[in-house]
Amino acid sequence: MSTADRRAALREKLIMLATAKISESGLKALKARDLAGEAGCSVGAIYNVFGDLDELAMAVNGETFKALGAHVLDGLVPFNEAAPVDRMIAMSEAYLDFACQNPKRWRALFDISLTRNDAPDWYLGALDDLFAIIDGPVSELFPDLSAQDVRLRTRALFSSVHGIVLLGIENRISGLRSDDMPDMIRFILRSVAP
Amino acid sequence: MSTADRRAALREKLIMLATAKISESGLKALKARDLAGEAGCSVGAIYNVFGDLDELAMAVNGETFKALGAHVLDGLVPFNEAAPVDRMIAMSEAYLDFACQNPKRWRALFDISLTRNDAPDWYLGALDDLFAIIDGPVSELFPDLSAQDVRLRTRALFSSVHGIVLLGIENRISGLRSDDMPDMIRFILRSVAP
DNA sequence: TGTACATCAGTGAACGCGCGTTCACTGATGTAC
DNA sequence: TGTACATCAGTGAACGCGCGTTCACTGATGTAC
Repeated sequence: MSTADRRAALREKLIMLATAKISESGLKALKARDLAGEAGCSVGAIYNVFGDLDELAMAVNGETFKALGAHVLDGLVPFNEAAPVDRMIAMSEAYLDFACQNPKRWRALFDISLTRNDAPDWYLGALDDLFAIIDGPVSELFPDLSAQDVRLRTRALFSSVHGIVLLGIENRISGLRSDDMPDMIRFILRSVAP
Repeated sequence: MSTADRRAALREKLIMLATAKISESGLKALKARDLAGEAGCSVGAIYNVFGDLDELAMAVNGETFKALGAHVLDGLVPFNEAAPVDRMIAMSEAYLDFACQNPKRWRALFDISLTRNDAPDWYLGALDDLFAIIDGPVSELFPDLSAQDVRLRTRALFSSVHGIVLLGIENRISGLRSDDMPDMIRFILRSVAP
């Protein structure tokens, strides 16, 4: 195994372990010393592969975005021939499902870079990919709207579903059981269908 | 001025300064030493009034909740006789307006106690007060629904508006101008009106 | 194939900083007589 | 009103901990000849 291979292997290993740590305990629990201990390498080795811990956290989020996108697409497949609203519901429930299965990891997507200068490009790009999936059903629902109006509605709907999932998962609303969330999502999405 | 008065005055002063600091630089920027410097007291004096910094941050959030509730009610007043949807829009836009005017302070409401054991009671209570305002228009819109269903829809609508405001304010979505947000909110709320 | 040298992944103790919180002490305010 | 004492707000240096990051050094791997 060449040194370049070892380097790449360590990179993968670190991302994997960091993902596990974040999934288990959240973004703030990611510590250089712990990680080195778990990876069986020294602290310095981490900095040989990543410029700093944030870069590693970003890499984890990149993977999370990919996984999230795949999960949403998976949820959509059985409904490929269904009505636009039902496709949107399927995607939203897949989104909710991912967030419920990986609450800390999903949360890390939105916790990162709050202190950094705006959002990084790859982040916005990844979100755009998600939006691209939703754009389909929305423009089908509103065939007469301009592209810009479709954009707006796509983003409004995503934000709505995101808000429901966010406040629901974090228990920030009293008097809600977690199995109410699909109903809430359906209520919003069904209302939107003309 | 009695010692009790001085104590109460210091408490108010600290809350005021902490609010200013959080408004300016966010929750994480609240530091005991800075605060003491600004208040013209010692670090220890803070701990004479508050058990710890979190308690102070909670007090700030309490005030923020009050201010937010008042702002939403203010926005509602001119529409008291309007249709339910228009009242919901008025409230939502007041909510958006508050968040835009006080982004960091508003954000602190949702940043706090993520590490603590669930949400504190007064927090849920304050949120319930907000919901109580929205419950009115919603039950007027859906007179035939059970109280529980109204609860669900109220919370779904709040969460949706919250999600739109949250992602919008933090610039987390590409291709959106900030003055698109009212349109997005209107789109969702108008869709809901039967 | 063997030898000498260069490179660079890998090491981990140490640096440096930030920051919440404490605590022995001071002195102003309030109370008792 | 005046005096002696008690209380407790207020002090700020010091404690203690956590943690990201660095850097002089080591040794395994790769290269040149």
